Amino acid sequence: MKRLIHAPDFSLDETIDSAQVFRCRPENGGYRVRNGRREFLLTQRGDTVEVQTDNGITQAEIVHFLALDEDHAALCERLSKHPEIRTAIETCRGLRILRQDPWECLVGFICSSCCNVPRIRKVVASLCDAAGEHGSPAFPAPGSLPPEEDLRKLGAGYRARFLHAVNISTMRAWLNGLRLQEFSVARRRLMSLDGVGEKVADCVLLYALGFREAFPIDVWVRRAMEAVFFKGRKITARHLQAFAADRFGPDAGYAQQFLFHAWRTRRNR
DNA sequence: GCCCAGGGTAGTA
DNA sequence: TACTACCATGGG
Repeated sequence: MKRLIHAPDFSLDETIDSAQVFRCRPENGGYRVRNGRREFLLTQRGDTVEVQTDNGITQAEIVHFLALDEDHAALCERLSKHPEIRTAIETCRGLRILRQDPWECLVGFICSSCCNVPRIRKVVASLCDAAGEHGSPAFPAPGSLPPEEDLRKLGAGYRARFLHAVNISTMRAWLNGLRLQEFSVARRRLMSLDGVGEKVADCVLLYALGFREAFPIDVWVRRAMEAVFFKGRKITARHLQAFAADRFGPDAGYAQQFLFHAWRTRRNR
């Protein structure tokens, strides 16, 4: 089924290239994106996004996934009041934070540790090929990831132990229930999982559970923050976290996403 | 061939 | 609380 959706202040390229979702590839001038049980073929022309997807999905669900219900212009206006990050906002305008499936997000970011983005995509893809029926768009459900030794052979390396741990212990209902908790409570509960520290927890909170105040700190965000706010001095993650919460509050997640994407793609100057 | 990558954990000071 | 070694491996 094909739909046309009005999407002002939206950039498909910036959104997909900013490494939130890992199952995506270019196709026909757009992208084929898989997340959770959904599959989309997305193409943008001006203010219009063409979406080809399965019959079951509603227009409202697509708008929700792409975060087109957010007031992006107002967000950029608020963030642009911080001159230190203005370049990042302007060069990546239209970058939206998708609302993705929590389980796939959790697994993807456990895979991400000490990997570059192309390798994360590869590991996630091979993991899906091994677990699911080949060609199925659905991400393997909790409990149906390959056994630990297979995960290791698929290229997961030392992350295989962590993947196995969440595979046998985590359930969808538990993850979804975290949406109703306070940010700090949900964060602590995610971090109680073996292999989930502050960074991975913050990614799941931000990209999948709706906590836009979450501020994941990876090597790029650390570099960006130290450069633009602290004259290149080394700052502890704890301090950066508090600083971001104080500066950006509920927009911290978006500030992070703009900084990450601008610096990783070397458009910070 | 080398440096680095969307980290987490356990141990130590 | 902060710093370190270790974990495995491939992309550029």
